[in-house]
Amino acid sequence: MSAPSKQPVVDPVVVTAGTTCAEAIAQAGLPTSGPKAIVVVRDASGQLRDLDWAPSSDESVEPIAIDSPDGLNVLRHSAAHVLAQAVQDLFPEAKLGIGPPVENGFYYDFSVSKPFQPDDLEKIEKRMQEIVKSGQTFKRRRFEDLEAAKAELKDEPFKLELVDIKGDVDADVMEVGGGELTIYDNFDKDGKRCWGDLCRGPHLPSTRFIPAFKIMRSAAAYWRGSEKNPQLQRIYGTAWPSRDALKAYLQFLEEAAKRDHRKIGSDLDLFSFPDEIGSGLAVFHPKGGIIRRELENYSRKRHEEEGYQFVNSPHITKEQLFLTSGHLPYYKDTMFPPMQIEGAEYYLKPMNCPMHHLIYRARGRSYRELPLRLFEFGTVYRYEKSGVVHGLTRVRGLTMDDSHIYTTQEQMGDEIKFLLKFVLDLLADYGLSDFYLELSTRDDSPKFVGSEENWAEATAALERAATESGLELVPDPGGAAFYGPKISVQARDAIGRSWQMSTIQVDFNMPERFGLEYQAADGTRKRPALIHRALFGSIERFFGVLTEHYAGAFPAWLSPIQVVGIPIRTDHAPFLQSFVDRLRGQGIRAEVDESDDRMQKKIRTAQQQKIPFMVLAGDEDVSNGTVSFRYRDGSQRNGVSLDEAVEHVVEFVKSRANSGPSAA
RNA sequence: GCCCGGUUAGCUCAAUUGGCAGAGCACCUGUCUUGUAAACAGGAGGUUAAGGGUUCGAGUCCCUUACUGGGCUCCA
Repeated sequence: MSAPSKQPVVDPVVVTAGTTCAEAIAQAGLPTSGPKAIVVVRDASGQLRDLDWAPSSDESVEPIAIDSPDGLNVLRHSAAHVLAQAVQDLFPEAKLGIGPPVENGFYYDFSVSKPFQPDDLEKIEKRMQEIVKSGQTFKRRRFEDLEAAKAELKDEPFKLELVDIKGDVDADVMEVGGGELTIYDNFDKDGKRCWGDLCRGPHLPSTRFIPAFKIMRSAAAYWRGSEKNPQLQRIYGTAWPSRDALKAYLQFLEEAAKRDHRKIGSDLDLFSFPDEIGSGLAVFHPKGGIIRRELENYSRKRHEEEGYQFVNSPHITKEQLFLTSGHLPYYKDTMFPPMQIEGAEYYLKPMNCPMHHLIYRARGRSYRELPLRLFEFGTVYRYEKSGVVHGLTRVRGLTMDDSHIYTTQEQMGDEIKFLLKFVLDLLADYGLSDFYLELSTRDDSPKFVGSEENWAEATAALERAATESGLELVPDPGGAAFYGPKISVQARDAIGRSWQMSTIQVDFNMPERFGLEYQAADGTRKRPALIHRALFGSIERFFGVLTEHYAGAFPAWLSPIQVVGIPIRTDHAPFLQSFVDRLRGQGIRAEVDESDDRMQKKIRTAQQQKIPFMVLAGDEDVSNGTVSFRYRDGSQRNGVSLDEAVEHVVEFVKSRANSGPSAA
């Protein structure tokens, strides 16, 4: 995401009783137009107010600029109103849903008989431009009472519903008359009212304050987010404080599209989703296979070093196992339907954990073995709804780097701390280093199992580990799974998008269900604590994220082809071949481009394949016993002796550096 | 699962109101032997996603299915 501008520090402004904020802002010499314009204020109670608000007593307010987070929301909210006005101008039968600001833009939902077509959107955008240009003012108006509101909104069924909900939920709002039911009217230059919408506000002073916007797309959305409700047509738009900001945002989207792992995956021949296999089921081609193997191998090595033990489990199992684990009742909808074998029902596994618990339970366990860390690259299958599968990030067959850690209650805190550090270090080794954490905890909902004390203890342990990491921690109350709290690690990629990566999850349910025990030092039998932990989440997803992070230019150690030899003339090929053979002898993935293409074309091809090292040799290099490097960034290092060149490549790959190589 | 698009050569995309399926890249063959992002010429490549319907005639219009894109819903 383009970084939101920081809330600018602006000194408060005092608004004299009976005058408007706009007057005070102008008097204070603050910008009233341009990309820093003050568009609303925050009053003493923290509420945002329109600029034409005139307090009844002197009040100190905080001016809010259009490029601040609050200001952007106001801008986008007002843009949504303009969108709705434009739609109702062009499609008078359209009924209004809701139209809030969202990240980077806004949307508005409409009920229309025919969904919007692409050229409808063009017309709507054009009409919006006219409205913006005409400089309509937004004016707040309070409804006298619920009945007045209903009378005025009689042709807007969805708005009526909103008014009713508001009345029901917060009945005294209307009764006290201090009420919140307001409408924003739009007036044109001649003071004629041209449109209005039930709305809490605040809004920009006028449509003139919308410097740059664009309609992005339309889509269906359920009224009030429930699939039981009718579907409305949603139009998405984006709006920015300046044309440049809009341009930068559109460029960001273009950059994101260029990095789309689905496109890169087919351009670089990494993986595909053959229709014949089925939706959401990927095959990895040889080059993708190399990357995947390198990803896995490094992870495997690090896990071994950290005391994990590797296990394997089958892909299908009898029904009973998932009844024991409790998955079947909860997740049957997202499991593939069972197959009948010898009178029993077998399911494809959607999770690895039950298998690991059986391994734990295979014999008596001693406290001396704990923490016991089981690890598996376990492939699972989930019947994701057809509308949600997406590239490698949401698939129906995925391989989790799944680990289950059994500890004593006393060890859990330290284990979590150790785990979080391990997870962050390992992600950093793959080149992701910009993280924040999310702590998902329980709320009052009855769905959560396990004792209050257990939850409190586990939550405290997670929170302590998170705090000690020094990373930003975002609370997610109520977001925990029913069986325990979790930390998730969110990583920001090269262009600032965040992806959920690893999760560390405490589970109070499974040890109970599987009757897991260990024998403590005092001879008593105790229940171990269980921590689920996935680091990549799924290999497929992680592969996709890394592909986008690197835009296909994988670090040399992951690159499917690390070195391509490019002869200047055909007869230089044998010289390069012997060089490449030396590299291969040291485990480097190297080849010579012996195609009929000219040297320049070979460079272009290698460049498009994002090969880290191009090694050229012509008459000069051959007679000097040297080669010349061209790196992926276009930089060169010429006339390098063969020994040095071999060492250079080998050392660079071994270093697992995630940037470069480069002569710079 | 729901709504709206889309599916034409390996890839990216053309094809007038229904009237002979085409281009670039990639691939193959030949010529050329060149110092850092595209040599030249030729060739091959198609049941227009699949199935059905309307029509003298369908890539084009209609129906069904599959896949796919954007959203909604969902995501242990």
